[in-house]
Amino acid sequence: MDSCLVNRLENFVSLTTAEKEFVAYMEKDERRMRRRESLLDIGDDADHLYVLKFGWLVARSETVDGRSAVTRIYIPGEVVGLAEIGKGKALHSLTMQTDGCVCPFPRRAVAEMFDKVPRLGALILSISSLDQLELRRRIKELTRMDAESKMASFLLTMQDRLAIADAGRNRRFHLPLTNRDLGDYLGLTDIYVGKVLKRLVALKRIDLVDRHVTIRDRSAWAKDIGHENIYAGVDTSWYPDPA
Amino acid sequence: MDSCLVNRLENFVSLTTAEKEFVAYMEKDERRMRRRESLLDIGDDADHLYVLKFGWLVARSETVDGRSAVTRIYIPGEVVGLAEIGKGKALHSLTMQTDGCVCPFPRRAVAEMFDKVPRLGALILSISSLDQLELRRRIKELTRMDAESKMASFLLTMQDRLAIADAGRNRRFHLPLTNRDLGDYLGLTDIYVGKVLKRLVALKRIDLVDRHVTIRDRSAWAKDIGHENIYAGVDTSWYPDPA
DNA sequence: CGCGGGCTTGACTCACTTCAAGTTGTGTGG
DNA sequence: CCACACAACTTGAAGTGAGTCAAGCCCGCG
Repeated sequence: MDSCLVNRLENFVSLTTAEKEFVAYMEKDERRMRRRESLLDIGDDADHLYVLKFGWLVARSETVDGRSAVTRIYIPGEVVGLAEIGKGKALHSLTMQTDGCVCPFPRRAVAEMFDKVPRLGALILSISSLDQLELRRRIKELTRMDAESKMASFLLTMQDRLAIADAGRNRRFHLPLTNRDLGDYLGLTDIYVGKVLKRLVALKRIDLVDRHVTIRDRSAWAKDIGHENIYAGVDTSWYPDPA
Repeated sequence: MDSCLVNRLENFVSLTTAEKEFVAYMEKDERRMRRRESLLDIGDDADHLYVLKFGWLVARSETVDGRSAVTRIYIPGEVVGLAEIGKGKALHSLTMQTDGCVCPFPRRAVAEMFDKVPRLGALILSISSLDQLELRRRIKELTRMDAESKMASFLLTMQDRLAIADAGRNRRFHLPLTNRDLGDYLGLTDIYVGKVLKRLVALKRIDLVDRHVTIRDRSAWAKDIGHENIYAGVDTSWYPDPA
């Protein structure tokens, strides 16, 4: 059995058989998705969570005057829907950025989890906590950093996250996002995103060929902008005993 | 027994005696804090969560070049530390904005909670989810809204949140934040914050006397900027049965 | 083969920043 | 009770990072 949520969670702790079985049960359904297909629209009831198996998925929000912001980008292995679990209603749209596949499971399964395999509950809360840290980092960036640093932080963070699933196989990665998408994520216009990327290539910070990014001197760049990998080093010492 | 966390949680569901007792146990310790006193510095181990009983508390982050951003403002009744529960380490400083009082409890108590009173676990996860929604809203604002709208959204949101504890007693509220603090929250300079506030007074959107804010036509303003109260209407239908 | 989406480039504009000088309030020590 | 230092706010003038607008190019696709 090859579950990407099990893989994800085993980055934190190794699971017992009972826990693995529970996760497998959650992931039993699968839904194939096409590029641009919508998983959830603003205002929809959100009674499910999803594990993203393949493909990228993007959460968006809109202002009254029709401007659009990307609030979250999901990559394979990540848990989708923790932000809407409390209200049970979507305040953001969820749209596939590429073709892909999701495993939906009802919120009710999370409740069962708290009851029957409480350590998985603690794991889910930890994931929600990491999501918060990432959002707070972005708030810092949007509040006080310039366009070049924001782009740097975005690229370094994507590499951190891709490395979790990929075992850090490669320094080079594919970015299935247009300049406009990047702008909606970073708070810039598509035009300026183009100019920033061009500048970063000229400065030899990155190589960029056909939407494939290579970061040239990761550690130096990380130090320059004060980047930290928040996905490394989750502390599980306080978890309840496994079921 | 008068617990502000019980009050907070009973906004969502009414608790059983067992649940109330568990919460009371969590809140048994109390720590008085002075204005400017630090609860946690960046890099500290964060093995505790806190219920904020009185006073305001602010979470801050810093860029390498020494600029400061406010990532979260906490008001009485709120749960502090959910962002750091996963890593067990502070990436943000927590500083009292006013004199106040917190109730610390160990993360381990959350683990016990998952085990013994699973419905409280679901409640904590819901709170974490609302925190995420608020952070995402701020990302939308910082990404795509102008200074005046950001200030509007901030003031309306503070009123929403204060109303939870206060039972919406009064439309007028006290803001114990300097213009510089507001700027660190909204991504503006202290100088421009002053100008924006002055303009909002001139436009008769707010009254502002001695750091006391009155919002003049709440519903019209909320409509203009597309404001929604995310703290109303938490959906508890999926929770496990109470212990 | 034409059409539209995405990228580039350059000229112009503007919301917000920076800098500077002056005012007010306030806690503190003599 | 005063004086002095300091933090917070105000106002105005000048500067700038990023936005807007417009024109042209490339490429995949129907």
